Amino acid sequence: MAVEDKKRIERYVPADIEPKWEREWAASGLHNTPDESDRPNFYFLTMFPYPSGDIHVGHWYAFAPADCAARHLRMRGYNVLFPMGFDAFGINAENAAIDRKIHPAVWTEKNMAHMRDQFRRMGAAIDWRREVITCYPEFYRWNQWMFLKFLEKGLAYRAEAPVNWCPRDETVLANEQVIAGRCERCDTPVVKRQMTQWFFRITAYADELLRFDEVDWPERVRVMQTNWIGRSEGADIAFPVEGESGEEIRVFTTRPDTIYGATFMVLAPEHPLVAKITAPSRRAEVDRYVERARNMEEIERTAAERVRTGVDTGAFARNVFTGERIPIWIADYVLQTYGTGAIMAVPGHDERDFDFAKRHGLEIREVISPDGIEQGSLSAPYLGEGRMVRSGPFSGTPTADGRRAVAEEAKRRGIGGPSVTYRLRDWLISRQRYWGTPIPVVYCDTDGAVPVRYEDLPIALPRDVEFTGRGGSPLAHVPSFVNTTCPKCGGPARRDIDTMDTFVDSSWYMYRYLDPKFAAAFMDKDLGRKWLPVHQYTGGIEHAILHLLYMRFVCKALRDLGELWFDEPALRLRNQGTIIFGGRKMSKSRGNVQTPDEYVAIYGADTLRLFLMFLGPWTQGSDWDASGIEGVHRFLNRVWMLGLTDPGAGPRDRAIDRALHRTIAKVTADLETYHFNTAIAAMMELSNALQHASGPSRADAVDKLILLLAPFAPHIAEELWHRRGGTGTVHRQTWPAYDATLAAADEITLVIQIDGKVRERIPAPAGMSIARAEELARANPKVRAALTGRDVDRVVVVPDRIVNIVTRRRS
RNA sequence: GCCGCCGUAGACCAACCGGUAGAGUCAAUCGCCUUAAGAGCGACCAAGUGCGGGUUCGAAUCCCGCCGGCGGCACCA
Repeated sequence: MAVEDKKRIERYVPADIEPKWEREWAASGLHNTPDESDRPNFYFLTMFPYPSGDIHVGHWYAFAPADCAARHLRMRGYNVLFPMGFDAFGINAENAAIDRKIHPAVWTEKNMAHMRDQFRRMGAAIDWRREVITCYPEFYRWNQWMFLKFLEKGLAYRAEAPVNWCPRDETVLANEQVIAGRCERCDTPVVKRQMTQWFFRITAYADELLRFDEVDWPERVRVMQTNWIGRSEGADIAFPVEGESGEEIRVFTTRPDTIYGATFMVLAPEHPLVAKITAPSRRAEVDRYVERARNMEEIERTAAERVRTGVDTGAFARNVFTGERIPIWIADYVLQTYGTGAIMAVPGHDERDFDFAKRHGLEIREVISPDGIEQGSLSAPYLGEGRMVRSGPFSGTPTADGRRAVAEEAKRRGIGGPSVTYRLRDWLISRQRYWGTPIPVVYCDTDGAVPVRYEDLPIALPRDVEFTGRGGSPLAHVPSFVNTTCPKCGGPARRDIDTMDTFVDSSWYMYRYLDPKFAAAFMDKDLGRKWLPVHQYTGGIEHAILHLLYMRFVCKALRDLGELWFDEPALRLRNQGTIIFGGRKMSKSRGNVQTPDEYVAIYGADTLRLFLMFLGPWTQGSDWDASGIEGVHRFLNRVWMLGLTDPGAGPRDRAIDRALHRTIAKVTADLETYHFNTAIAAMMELSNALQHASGPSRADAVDKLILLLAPFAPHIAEELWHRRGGTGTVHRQTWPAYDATLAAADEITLVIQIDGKVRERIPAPAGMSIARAEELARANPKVRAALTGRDVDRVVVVPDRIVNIVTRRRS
């Protein structure tokens, strides 16, 4: 390439071409996806953002590769739906209102406007006509509709329960929103409160949620959801309480085979029977203990290494199997929220019970032995399998059989039977906050809790509310909202002043994208039949058990309501890793965001897109370190030069043809598996090779390289496409086909090893037979020299790769 | 404590089913070219794959045990 040529070529100035094409694409509606076309439909969904105000580098990391994958599918011949919206309800908007006196709606709108611009600047191929905004009544009315439907089906209910309360956010939280005893949002230790709240009955789907046979989801997510649901098999057994009351204590145990070793019982301090059964002499101490447990933060109460405290209620129960009377204690190591809130304590075969019994002088009895022979006394609980001992008629029974037999016996006696318990709790959806969906229920003195009529939806969130940050649900202070009439009796009634968890919004938003304006239902079913279920979903791993579990539940619930016809909302899931900066996940609330704007200004959006995809495997995440950004920018510069330079004349270049077709194969395969980093490396390799090539092979390769690059760096690809005489848009072109014959090597390097050590490398034609390869190896002078004085034991040949000659010393 | 993933040049990362440890990038070093300034081009340096065993003709890759990092679950009966 002559120097003069280079001089004449215009420089690559992203700022001059990127906004130009973004305007052009918007004007021509390039990204608007028709619902019907001659191509197969493909629904590519990526998790929508919370409108915090800025699309930061962490967002780019999530969205740019997803956009790339969606663009690739378009070029592969699919009619791809790639929508975007905003998860626009939530506590941050409200906190902004409290801190800065801006109305949440205004704050949210402003943020969305800015973020939409940033999405455009990224070059994302979003069909904005379908934008979903969850804080608009035309969206959230369908939350209310679903709530009412769930209510009819028994999938929504109101109950008093110990709930997680975040003192800082002043609201209750779902179990899924409590991470290690702390509020998922603000990290404040959570406390338990007894409150009457609304729940969605996700537990009704516990078993179905454990099945993943219809979906291609990462193992990691499946394991996390499975752990979270926490299914355990065992038995329910009732223990009658001694005395007149006729009460009984139901327990759940996974070890019914140990029942003869149940020497005492433990109730959770919150257990409803505690007040009833406590002996008068023990009352004061029990009340004190209950009170203390109630005020304890969850984090403290569930800390793994703590002294197991508890108090005796003075009451006794009868172990029906042994006929003995056993004391009933209360202790906070038993959780009201798991199983029945009560346990039969088997200190001989449970670590916690053992520890508790030692501490409080309770009897420890051996009823399981590894070999069926009693040890006499236990210095530690025996947790393993073996045979039942000192267990009446069951003595000698192997533990596995014993579990079944005891459960069956309990059933025969009418005091229980086999049962299954889950760790999963029902989804608490009430929130004592303003910026969310009003719960469509009113309370009437005559009729109690009454659902709002469907025709009265939406129950709109009132605009004028005072944000003090104190004193419970802000809606309580809006008389015009609270005071209403009862749909049943027409009398005065009060509206529910809580709003719904914002995870309700995101549990079904993917259906709304199809037509966010559709007024007759939450979704236009005709469109649903064209697009659903979602073919590909991408998003952060942090939603593995929150959003992704709720979304599956709502899908199944809507299916059972006759509204959907599939079992899983998203068939294929891929999670990007997390971008770490300053040792933590990048997020606005943590105050460690890196803004993409300065990089976009200097290098352009294409460079930043490419750089983020080049950092490493997408699913793995990465530390943010911008020092390598020059490298990908140089690459784009090189492509620019290649695109605008005369390739010169010459013969076809077999090596270049081969390099091209290998690159096509590699990039195509890598895009399918989301290995963006290696796809980019392959394109870099090709562009490096093209520097030294000329003629028609180079011209072809440059053409194809621009197509390969188009999903990654849409602006520069479009500019080069046009400068090279292309018409229409590069993004509607067909993805280059890969020719295996052209990609195949015709010459290989045959490596010759002797006893596993490389001794020689010889160039050879590809496709040699095993015999020929061995012959070639043995004929090599170096090899012959090395073999003198040794006998050949065997020869291992890997075609086109290696010949390993294994020898032994001649004896 | 239990379960899972990951440890490869100074840094980020490749290496299909076990078959030449290096594709790509940054940084370092040395050049070339151009310069008002971006920039461009080339060369070169660099690890034997966290540690210790094992299987194998052959191990970064498979197995076992440690060490380190990350994530999930965790008083769940």
